[in-house]
Amino acid sequence: MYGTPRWRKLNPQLSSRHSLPMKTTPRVLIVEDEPAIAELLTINLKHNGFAPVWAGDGVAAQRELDANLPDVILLDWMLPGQSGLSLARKWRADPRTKDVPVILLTAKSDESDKIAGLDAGADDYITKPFSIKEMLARLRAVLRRRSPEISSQILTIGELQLDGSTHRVTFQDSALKLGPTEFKLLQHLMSHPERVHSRGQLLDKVWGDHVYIEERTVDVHIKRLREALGQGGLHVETVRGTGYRITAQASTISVK
Amino acid sequence: MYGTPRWRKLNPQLSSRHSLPMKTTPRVLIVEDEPAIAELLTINLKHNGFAPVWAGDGVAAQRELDANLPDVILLDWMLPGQSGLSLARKWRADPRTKDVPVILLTAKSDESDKIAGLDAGADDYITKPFSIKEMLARLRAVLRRRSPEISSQILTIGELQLDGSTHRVTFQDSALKLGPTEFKLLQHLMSHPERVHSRGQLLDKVWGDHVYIEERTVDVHIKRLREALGQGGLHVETVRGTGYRITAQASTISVK
DNA sequence: GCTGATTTGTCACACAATTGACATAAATCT
DNA sequence: AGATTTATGTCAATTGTGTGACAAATCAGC
Repeated sequence: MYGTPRWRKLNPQLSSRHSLPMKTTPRVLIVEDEPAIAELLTINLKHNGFAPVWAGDGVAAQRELDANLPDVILLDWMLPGQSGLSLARKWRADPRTKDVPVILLTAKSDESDKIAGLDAGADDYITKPFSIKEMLARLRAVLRRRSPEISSQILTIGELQLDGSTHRVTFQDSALKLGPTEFKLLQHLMSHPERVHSRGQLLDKVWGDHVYIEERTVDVHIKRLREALGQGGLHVETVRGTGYRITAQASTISVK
Repeated sequence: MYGTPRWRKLNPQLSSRHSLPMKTTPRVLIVEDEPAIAELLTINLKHNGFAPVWAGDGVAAQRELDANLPDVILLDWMLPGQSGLSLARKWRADPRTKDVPVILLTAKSDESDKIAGLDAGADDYITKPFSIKEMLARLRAVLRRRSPEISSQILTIGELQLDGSTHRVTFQDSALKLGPTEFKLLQHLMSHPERVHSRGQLLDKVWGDHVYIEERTVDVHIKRLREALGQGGLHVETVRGTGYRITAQASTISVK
């Protein structure tokens, strides 16, 4: 008895086929004195799910860096005042900024310059003129490299065992098959055993901070998780009015 | 609907990536008390694809060795405190360091010293003053001599077997033919069995750090790998939403 | 160098798995 | 019982992967 469209498009920015588990839109600091190039970059970055900030020179860039750290820096080699190279070296030396990846933009394509650039601590190197596509690809490659290794933690609750590195779940030594969401859900529950998680908390931690999803959906996935766990599903308890919890002492309620 | 050119020129700077099968940039421990010489070495090594670490004396060198083993040691004959010769002898005696090649740096060119040096376990011998070119050549020679040993490990997963030294892959004792990329891919997967590798990680490890390539390309090579492995391809599993893994227990799904 | 064979990275499409919403049933509390 | 809260089955949209084709790039012989 309903003809209304039931489907809503999720945040289109995150629907790109590049499957990075991007929690936030990555901030990109553009250090570039040419306004034309800076604008070109800004527009294209915005349009592709990044949050660009522009600094026209080394001083402005430093001010921005002091204020808050970006996820990656696009740095022009030739700048008025301080050269990009020396800026890169400086940032690489500062413990606060040393982990921020730097991509150098330059007109030169000499091998020696490339070496000097990478030597100064740049993570990658783009020669002008460059295609937007290439720029985006390199940006994503650099970010991808920073992303944390797949967790190797092995979690155990009773006879339930979850291995993050192999992405496997076993109950009483037999392997179980569960979907991506159920896996993450279980992983989260198991890393905080006995603790009750509200649906809202689970949505934030398992689905991600800025997603809008019905809280009832959590119920559905809890059901799917219990289903997939078989007998082990008894470890997943409902706390009425509050949320869910995983517990070492499996509930004694029998399975039908 | 597509009139756009689908082919993009690869970065010519990276076109040399097929020439050397260098897994990582070799780490070089420089043990040298003269800062000038140490810096000279450091800079030239860096610019030639090595990762130099400097230790000013025997104590620092030992500390570095304890922390992590380099691929080769450049050792000065004359050092404050302990002589280079005795250090070389000590390391050659220690089972942990005995396989790390040592190149002695010395001002003397006497035959007797050379004999003493090689006797102490040094793998090669450079007399100062030396040309950078010679130093690099000897370094590479020493590494090359060692490299077959390193890659000669035979990896086995179920009935799949990969021999790095002969560059051969067999399944159920019959030889298989696979291309260079598929070989490296398989080698990497097999050296971390059961572990899930994201496409990004595979790109970094198999293709190299500074290449930018579509993540979907990994899928294609996985397909080609499976194809080449025939029945053995069942060991290569997809972990939806995460990546790929090689597993001892071949999936029981039958082949069409 | 030139040439033909091989390898490689992309793309477009097909297909299967997953997902989130919703309706309804069941359970639990007061 | 009545009111809330949770469980479950179903469905369409969406996403992730597999695959064949293709052109560029590389390699191997000459």
